[in-house]
Amino acid sequence: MRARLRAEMIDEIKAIARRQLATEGANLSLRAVARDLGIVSSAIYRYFPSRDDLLTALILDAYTALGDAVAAAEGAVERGDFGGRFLAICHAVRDWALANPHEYALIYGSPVPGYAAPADTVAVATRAVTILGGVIEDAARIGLLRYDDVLPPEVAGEVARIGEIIAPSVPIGALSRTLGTWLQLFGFVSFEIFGQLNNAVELPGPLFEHQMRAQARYIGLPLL
Amino acid sequence: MRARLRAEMIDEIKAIARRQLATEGANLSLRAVARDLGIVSSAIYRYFPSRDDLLTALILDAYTALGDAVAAAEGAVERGDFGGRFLAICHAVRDWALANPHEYALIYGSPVPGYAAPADTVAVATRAVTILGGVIEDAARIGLLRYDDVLPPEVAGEVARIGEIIAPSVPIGALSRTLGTWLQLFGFVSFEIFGQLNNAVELPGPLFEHQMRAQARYIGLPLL
DNA sequence: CCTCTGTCAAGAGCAGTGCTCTCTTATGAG
DNA sequence: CTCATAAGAGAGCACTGCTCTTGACAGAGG
Repeated sequence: MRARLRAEMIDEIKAIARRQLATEGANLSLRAVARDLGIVSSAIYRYFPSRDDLLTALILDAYTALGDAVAAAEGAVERGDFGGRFLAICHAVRDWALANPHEYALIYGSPVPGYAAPADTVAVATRAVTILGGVIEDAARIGLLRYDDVLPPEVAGEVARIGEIIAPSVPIGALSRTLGTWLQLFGFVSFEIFGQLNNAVELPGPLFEHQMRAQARYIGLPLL
Repeated sequence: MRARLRAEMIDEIKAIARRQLATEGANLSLRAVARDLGIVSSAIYRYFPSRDDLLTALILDAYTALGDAVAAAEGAVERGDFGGRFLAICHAVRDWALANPHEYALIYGSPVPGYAAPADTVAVATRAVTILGGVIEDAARIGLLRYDDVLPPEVAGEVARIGEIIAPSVPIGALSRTLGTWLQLFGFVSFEIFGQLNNAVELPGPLFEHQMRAQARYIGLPLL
């Protein structure tokens, strides 16, 4: 009963906070949120015990939104089209980031100063990369992604441990290449969102497309 | 005379602000800086007309410090060792970032909300990548880096324009690979600094070394 | 039907912030 | 030695996160 009203109130606060995020960034103001909501500032603390808790909620929402976007994009591609599934993931990440730059900054930018991410975030944070893991896992199972890159033992162990979680049957050579690709993907998106590409790149879109296609080839995912 | 005292004061303010940066991040407090300096808060405005100007100064300092670190590391490697020069650059970036995580966050993390980087920053910001450009330029001049990667026309133009600035004689195929490497480098460092690798990677150092060596091979820079 | 309890909003208040303004001091150039 | 100028001090404005107390209201138990 009243729990439903409470949930609606929480959603409303988060929606306004998200809007605030666009103009104020991570240091949004509880009082301004309260003002927009027609509520006195202290009332917000009935729903979020502190500003950090509001931020945590926004961060969790952002991770799940990104995960949903990636999952939807990848799920819409025919299972056998591994390159297509890979590209769908890449574009989903970039498109979501471009559409929600401040939420992207919240989760992939500088950590909020006093803020420490609670442990609940790690599960939801790894969803996107797990989906990529599924793609290379499927590709490896039908015999693709056979690389004999030689890794130093300590690196091999490190990569193997990651592989056990997201793609157990992928050889570590291909896994290491996939990791590099993941890093390049987020390097590109972060540079683009954070303005590091200004005055240097005019059309990031086609450049991104090309870089990711090159990475698909490098990993060994066939492009139709 | 008077100007020297003023310069010393500015340096002192920046030094204390940098220290503050470590604990408070980008939303450091002018009043706290003033307190640490034994000065009343309004006196700071004699030296920096606003908090953003202080941040700009810190950002410029950070870019030049990173540029210096990269230049020193790259300059210490024998000219003919292209792979070594490349790896020196990569490690210089990562080492500097690990040693100065908050300054790294200032320049490569989320942009400060109300803050807009003045045009002076772009020149100093491109120093590091320009040094990498010099390495592949030298390598290309002796006949390395011959790739026939085919790029879509609009991407080719984009990459060529970047190449004209940092490495005019490098074919765009290799240039595009270098760009991807640069993105991966900063993707790695950002993930490591911003905690995205926590609970996933135990020894980032060796993993970084391996990834960058793989990229050197991918670009075509010979490793001794 | 009444009372009692738990939830919510409101308001005041504390300590802190960036920034502006005015006043006072002292220092170095002429 | 004079005096314009630079620099610090202090008060004040509007804002922030957060706490505490007070008052209103709804629903459950007797």
